[in-house]
Amino acid sequence: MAHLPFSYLFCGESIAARELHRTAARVVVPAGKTIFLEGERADSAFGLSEGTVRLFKPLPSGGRQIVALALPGEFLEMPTVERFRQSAAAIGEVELYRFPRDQLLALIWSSPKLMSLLLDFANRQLELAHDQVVMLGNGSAEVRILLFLAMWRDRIAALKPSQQYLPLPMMRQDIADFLGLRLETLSRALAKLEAKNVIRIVPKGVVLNESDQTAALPHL
Amino acid sequence: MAHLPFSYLFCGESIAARELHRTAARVVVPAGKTIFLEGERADSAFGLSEGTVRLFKPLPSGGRQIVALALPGEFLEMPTVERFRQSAAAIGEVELYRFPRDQLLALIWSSPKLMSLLLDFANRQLELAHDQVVMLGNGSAEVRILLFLAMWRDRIAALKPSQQYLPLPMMRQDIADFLGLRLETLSRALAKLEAKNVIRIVPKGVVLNESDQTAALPHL
DNA sequence: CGGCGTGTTGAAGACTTTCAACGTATGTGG
DNA sequence: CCACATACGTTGAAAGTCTTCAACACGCCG
Repeated sequence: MAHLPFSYLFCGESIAARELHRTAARVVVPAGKTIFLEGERADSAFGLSEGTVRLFKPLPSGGRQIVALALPGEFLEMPTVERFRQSAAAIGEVELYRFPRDQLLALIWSSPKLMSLLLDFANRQLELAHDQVVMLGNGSAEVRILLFLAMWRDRIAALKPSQQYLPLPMMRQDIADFLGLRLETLSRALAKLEAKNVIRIVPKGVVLNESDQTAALPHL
Repeated sequence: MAHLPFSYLFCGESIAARELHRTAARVVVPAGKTIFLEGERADSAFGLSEGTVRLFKPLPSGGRQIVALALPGEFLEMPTVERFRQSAAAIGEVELYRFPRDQLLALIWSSPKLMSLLLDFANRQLELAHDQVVMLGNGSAEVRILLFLAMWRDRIAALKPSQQYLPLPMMRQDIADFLGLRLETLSRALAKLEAKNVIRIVPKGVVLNESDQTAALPHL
């Protein structure tokens, strides 16, 4: 893995980034491993620099609901909370930076710039959460998938140039848990969308036929 | 209406509150009236001091999804955004305070205390949004309603002492739009819960039978 | 009293869920 | 190198839930 450390992804090239970076410890987490559990004391804050992380909560019905999929440049939880409000697990191998909470908070309080960045981050997360609410409120499995893919495509595009091919590093179960569907339902709906030529399913992702409905969907 | 203006609800008794209050203009909005529309330039920020406001986005299917129900002490939208990300409308008569955006932002930037309060607020909103995601991901109409009522009960309890009786100032359609259900489904599920003695439906709210499932639900 | 917005109930249809079986892929050991 | 085990993904059929369209009940106000 060769790329920018979290601090620079989050702050850009700046003094804040350098200061932030000094308090961080690099950690590599193998695929599938749990990073933290809901309810644990958040003595460390985690910033993601490479890979994808699922953030989830248990459902009353026994399953789990994925409340967010974290991408490089994002904190796995707001650094200001005392306890983690959801669990986090690596999807594929993941690289992250660990910050001692006290040091990070001190840094944030001492830097209006950093605090403002954090506020912006919270704002983006809130927007993502609301987009997910809209997606879940929608009923139809096919529409949910299309909304999810559009959302995912936009987020991925913001990271790399992107081509036709949209990578989906997570398993079907993760997508289902994100969409509030059973995995069989998801699988069937994906097959239907492929039959309609809206998407093409490839090994670890999909190819979107922008000409079709995908483009016609409200761009959130 | 006789109560605390928004600034004091948001900041508590403090210098920040007084400064904030000086830039505000009190506005009373009649029941049902739209306060702002998604996409409009957010030249003003709005703080709610009395009543309930629904915040919603249109659905691809033509309906609408309520992404939040605002209560006194809350901003209707993050003051830092340039454009409103959702529409807002009054449920019942509402009192709010209007802040010119530039003045408010200047104030926020000049006061770490205020910025920290705003970050806390964003955090609470994020938590509420995630709770809603969990609620929507759940499938069953009855469980959704119970989760909604538990959530609402906790939020109301934080404002007034609260009794057995839980007021529901919004219409059925609003609840349905919040829960991602049709209004007929909501109505039927409510009737079922009443038949099971879990709730009792009264004129403008419900009475919860804490002894039953309501208490048994994970407290989010 | 009549009208309209709101809330409830009914019956048929559509969709998702459930439980089960079957494919496919990957990695390890013989 | 092949065989097998295991994890992941797809497909089938029946059952359950929500949705749809319709009719009806209730309450408030002119």
